[in-house]
This record gives sequence, structure tokens and C-alpha cells, in this order.
Amino acid sequence: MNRENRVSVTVIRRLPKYYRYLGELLKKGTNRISSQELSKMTGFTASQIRQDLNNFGGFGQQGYGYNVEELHAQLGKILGLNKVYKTVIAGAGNLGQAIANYKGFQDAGFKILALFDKNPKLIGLRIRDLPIMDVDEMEEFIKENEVDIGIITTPKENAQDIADIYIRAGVKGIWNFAPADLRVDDDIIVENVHLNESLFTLSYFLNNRQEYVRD
Amino acid sequence: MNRENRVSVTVIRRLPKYYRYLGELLKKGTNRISSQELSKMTGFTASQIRQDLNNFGGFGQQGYGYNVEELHAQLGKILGLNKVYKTVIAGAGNLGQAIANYKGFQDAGFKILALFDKNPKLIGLRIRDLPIMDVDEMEEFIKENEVDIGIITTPKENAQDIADIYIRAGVKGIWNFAPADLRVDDDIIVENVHLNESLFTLSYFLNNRQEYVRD
DNA sequence: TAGATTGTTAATCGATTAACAATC
DNA sequence: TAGATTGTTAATCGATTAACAATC
Repeated sequence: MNRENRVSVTVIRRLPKYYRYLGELLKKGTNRISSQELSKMTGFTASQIRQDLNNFGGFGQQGYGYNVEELHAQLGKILGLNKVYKTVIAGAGNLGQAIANYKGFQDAGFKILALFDKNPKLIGLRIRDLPIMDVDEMEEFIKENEVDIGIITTPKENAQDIADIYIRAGVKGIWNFAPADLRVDDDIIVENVHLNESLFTLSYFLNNRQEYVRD
Repeated sequence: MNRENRVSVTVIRRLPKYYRYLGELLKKGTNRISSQELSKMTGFTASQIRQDLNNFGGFGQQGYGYNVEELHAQLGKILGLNKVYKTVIAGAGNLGQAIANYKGFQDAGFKILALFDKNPKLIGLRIRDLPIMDVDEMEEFIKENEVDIGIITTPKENAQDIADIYIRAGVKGIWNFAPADLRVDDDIIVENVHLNESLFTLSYFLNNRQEYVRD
């Protein structure tokens, strides 16, 4: 695959939502689902759903729809959720601890190996069974354990330094919660969670409700 | 303003980023900035930046660019950051506490009044100076204090119930961290932070790096 | 004045929606 | 077979980029 036939980022960002609803259907024991029913659940149009899925293959069957279990499995594979990823967390404050404690990520194959911090009061403690270690040991630890993903939950002042360590140590992706844009090589994938931007967007819509209600 | 002249959601979601960079420039003491320089910082094209800003007015000056202080103030007003919002947090676990502890939100005018939980071990504790109260008292509290924004950091199983309470109590917006889509009336603004979807997107790009590097 | 840079229109590009033949 | 629903092409819509006259 090359740039010409790659799937657009807008499409990719809808896949996790399909995956989530299919997981719920699977749990309920539903066997089949049509694009129209999925449309009602997700809020995307049926046409868009069929277009999106057909970027990756013809998973459906005319006159029937999609097999829930199969489509769920296929989307999981497309998203890379059939693998296990090793991750570490830099910044063992509340947010880092929240992520470490959230079972959902472990279940999805994102295995957290350790948290790192520079606060001596935190170093040595444990979150569940996970150690909080000195950030000075992080680079070494990542190399030894071949960590795939580095998570950043530090204040924004330290985010770039942490990113630099991550990259030197060889992580392939960074999940960044600091309100800063990281400078990284092109081959490092950065996914930002900018809570500030999310909250400010909410604030905008609160102040311009009349224009945006009823969509 | 009506539907015809409302600004598209894609534009709105870029505004907080402009605002953030302008804040940094302001702190550095920079007086003026051109769309071209802003382009280098933000990664959006200069043309797009000028288009975006002109949805709200002609803030620039030919041959000069934009006055940093003025544009920052204007964007703040557009985003509604010149007001104070009263908020509460439902779910006083790590994530709720992380948000309560994050000074940035308070500074931006989002005042947290209290956290709520149903866990007796948490009720009565304090996060900074904020009480953790019984969720049974939440509806009453919100009505009395005229809370604007309800934050949801509970497990997904409780998210809809909390949303229902928020709506009954009269909040105008919900900031939802639970991996669920809430059913609410059209006049309630919901802003979702779906960490699952963000992580799964990262996972996709990790597995399809060769297609997406160098953009 | 000359140079720089906006505001804005027009052109292009990409994403969404509509439509329907194919087929289960 | 008849009905349902996909996969896919074509039409539409919206967002981004290019271009340049206006003007500071």
C-alpha cells in the first residue's frame, strides 16, 4: 500500500466507534446487523458506513447485512487490536494513575509495564501491581523491555523532554496528554489528547447553542 | 445568527489551538504575528488560518499581520473564555481527581464546585479544597448552585444515569469521559473525550506507519 | 513610496450522500 | 422467487488551497 490507496484519517477515526458498537452487539448475542441499523446506533449514515467498511474489504452480504462477530473481529484486526503492546507511563500523577488503573486498556492489549516520575515521594510506590520508577531509569527500561508506546501524562513543561527520551529509547508511538505539540521524527506516531481544546470547544458551543442545536 | 451563517465545527475545533499558541506568544512578549508564521507553528496553512479567523471578523491588518494581544483576547471571547463556568464532577476516581487537581481548567474560568461519588470510602474526603459528596445529593446541589457544566468520569455503566441527573438538574453542557454515547435532548451540548477511540487510532497508525509517515 | 500581508473570491480537492445494479 | 441489503459509481456538498486586488 502507498499514499494513493491509503485510507483517509477521517475514516480511521470512525472505526473505533464501529468497533465499540459491534462489541456491544456481540455481548448481547446479536448475530447480524445492517448498515441501516448501525447508522441508527452510531449516527453516521448507512451509505457512509458501507463506504468506510469497503475501504478494507467486502465484509457484508447482499440481502443480509454484516455478521456481527466477523465484522467485529475484522475491525479489531484492522485497528491492530489482535496484538499486545508494551507501554509505559511518564508522569505518575492522578492522570497517569487513572490510565494505569483503567482495566479497559489492558483488556484491549495495551499492557502497561511501569510508571515513571521524578517525584521521590512517588518513586517506589505501586499502582495495582505496577511500580513507579525513577524517570532517570526510563530510557534503559524501555530499551530492555522493547516498549512500543510511551504515554505522557506530565506537565507540559516536561513533555518534550520525555518525548525525546521515548524516541531515543525506540518507542514507535506516543500517546500525549500534555497540552503541547511535540516535535518528533516523521516515523513516530503521535496521538494527542488535548483536554484543553476539548473543554474550550464545549465552551464555544455552550455560548452558541441556538445555532447548533437540532442537527 | 442562524444555521446558514454558523461556522463549521471543523473550524471551531481549530480555534483552541490558535488560542494556545497566541497565549504562548503573548507570554514571550511578541507583539505581532502573520498568518504565515502562525502556519509554521500550528501546521495549518496560512490561507486556512486567514479563512478561519475571517469567519469572526477582520482582526488583521494588511502589511502588518495580527496583533497578538488583540487576537488572543478576541479568540478568548469567541470561545467563551471571558466568562466563569460552574462545574461539578461525577466520579471521584483517579480521572475525576486528575481533573479536579488540574489548575489549568480553573485558570481558564472553569470553576469546579464539588465532586460526587457513590463510594462511601470517598464521600467526605477532599481533593484540594473540594468536597467529595454523595451522588444522591448531586441533583439538589446543581439546582441550588446553578451549575453550568457536568463532567462525567464514572464507569460507562453509570454514565447515562448521571447524564439524566445532570439534565434534570439543568446543566447546559456535559463533558463526558465515559466510553459511551449519551442520549440527551438537542439543547444539551455534549463534548466527548473517548480515550479508547484515541488509543485505538494510535494503534491503527502504528500498524500502518509506512503509509502515513511524511505528511 | 515600496514591501508586506490581509481579506476575499475562485479553483481545486476530498468527503459525504444518493442511487441502483448486483446478488444473497 | 421476492425482498432485502450490499458494493460501488455518480452527484453533491463542503472544506482547503491558490491567487490577487486592496491597503496598511
